[in-house]
Amino acid sequence: MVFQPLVNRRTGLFEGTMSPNYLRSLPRTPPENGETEKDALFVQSIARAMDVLSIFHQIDRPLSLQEISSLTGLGRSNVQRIVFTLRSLGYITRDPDDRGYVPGLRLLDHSLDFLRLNPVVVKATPILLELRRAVRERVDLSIWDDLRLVYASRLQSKREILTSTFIGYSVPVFCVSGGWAILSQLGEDEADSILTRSRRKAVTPKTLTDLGALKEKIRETREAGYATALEQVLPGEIAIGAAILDQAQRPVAAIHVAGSLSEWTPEDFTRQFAPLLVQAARTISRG
Amino acid sequence: MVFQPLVNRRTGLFEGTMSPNYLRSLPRTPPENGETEKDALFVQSIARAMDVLSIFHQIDRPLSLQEISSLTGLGRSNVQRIVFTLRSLGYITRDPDDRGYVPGLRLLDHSLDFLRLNPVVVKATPILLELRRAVRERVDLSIWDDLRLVYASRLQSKREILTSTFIGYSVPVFCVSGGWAILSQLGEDEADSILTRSRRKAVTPKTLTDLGALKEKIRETREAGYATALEQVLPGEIAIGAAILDQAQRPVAAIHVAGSLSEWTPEDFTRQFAPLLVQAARTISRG
DNA sequence: AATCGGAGTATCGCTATGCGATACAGTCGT
DNA sequence: ACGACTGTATCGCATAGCGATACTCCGATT
Repeated sequence: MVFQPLVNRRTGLFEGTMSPNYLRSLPRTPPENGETEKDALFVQSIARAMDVLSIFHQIDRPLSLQEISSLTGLGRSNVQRIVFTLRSLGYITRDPDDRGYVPGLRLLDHSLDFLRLNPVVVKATPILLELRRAVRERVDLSIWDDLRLVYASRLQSKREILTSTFIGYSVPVFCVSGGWAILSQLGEDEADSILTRSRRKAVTPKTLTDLGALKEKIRETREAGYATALEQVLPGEIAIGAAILDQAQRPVAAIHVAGSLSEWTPEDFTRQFAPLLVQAARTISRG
Repeated sequence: MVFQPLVNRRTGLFEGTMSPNYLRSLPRTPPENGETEKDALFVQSIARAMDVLSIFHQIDRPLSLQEISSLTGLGRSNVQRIVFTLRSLGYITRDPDDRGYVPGLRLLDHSLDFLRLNPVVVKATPILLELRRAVRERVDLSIWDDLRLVYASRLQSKREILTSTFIGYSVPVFCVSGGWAILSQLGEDEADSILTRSRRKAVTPKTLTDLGALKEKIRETREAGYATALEQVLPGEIAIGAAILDQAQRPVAAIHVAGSLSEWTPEDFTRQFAPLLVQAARTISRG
């Protein structure tokens, strides 16, 4: 079940309440065994509807009502009503080939709202376009979300693959250059927490997974002001990343420049682009 | 209130039901005055939650609970609970400067699902990348949604503006090249219906709004196999568009190539790029 | 400092609302 | 002709969500 405590990532403080009114009637288990009942408490129609939509995160094909039902654990009737409603609203549609339900176009309207209203994205986009013009390689903006980085803006180079054009795509913080740049701006405890909580699974043979090696990498990054990642998530790819900070000097996002090792040596790549990258990151961070 | 009848855009047939179970107890007003009570029927928690999220479509700043309440017409308490839930789930967050609520990062996860699972997007993206390589100008994919086209994939050229990098952004069908290409593939009645239902407001001084002129334009487009739009939505911009068809030969999307009139004459632009555009559109339509 | 309006949060009773069970209706494949 | 799938419809029950109300902060205005 998807439930996140309302922690303000900037301040690190807890926000909001744990006990909305509709929880009152429940058997109010003592606060000690905090985990389990929070989840149980939070079963309500909005969350259920969003669970239905979220089921597609794990799946890459159209789904039938039955499948949604078993995947979400919701009853068949219930799923039918929820899907009906979401369909009426345009958040779910039938697959064009009529093989089941898929997420609907209207979801894009909401992602646009996010992008339009996110100050980092708005601030960064023109600067990234300029950076792109200068480097002529792929340039990305990704937003930090605990253990992952979510791509919010992508400016492609000539030669690209499918997933590298999609926004919303997310990668683990621990194994990308932007992630290292962010970790290098955090306190040691916080960075450690993220590293240890991450499921450090190698994506390519070169992916760093060893805690010590990662900490060393982060130390280097902190000194250099940017991170260099070689084939960490994609074979043959070199990426450099720098962190975007908010007014409180906390990292909130990262920008990347990524290129191909068949065209660049790591040294040339960083020598050429790192200064521009760091400069762009500074500008976005509004000094 | 956002409620769309479940019409399959491909077949044009009505799908689904008008009367989910929870409507039964209502005073069942006679079907004559169809409009109003459909709305009234559809008040339920999912729709309410989505209304809250949708409020941001009209707004370009963080909102307070009160504002959301008055804009949605939902009660203050209700809005507080809905926002609380959506916040717990990550679909709404506080503005970084703490001036109100804004759409949350998690919305991007869903737009990714849409993109990943949409066969047109998946089919088109590699072909668009190739097209982009050949033309070195902006290339877009937009998906048809009744009166509008929604950008689903955008490959920028050197010189771009902010909105032209955002996916989810939508433009009216009646005044863009891709829209004309789509209209040219529809039956006369259907195209007329779209034109007349559109709020044909000029975006630039050059925007065509006259029904006759538009029909003529569509006729030209049908013959040429692609559409040319000069400064229709952006001063100084030339765009050519072609329709993507599904297996039933119905248009479902469009692709654009767009460039600057300061660099191209319309003749050169179309001569150079139209064949490539049309070829790409054919390939995507899986002929 | 006293008052105000506007932020967000909490409580509680009522009943409309959403759930599950069940049954129905098409459409495949064998 | 059958069973195993799709998706849809109906209805009783009680729980989940609503509105009204009251509360706590905070900063602006007087």
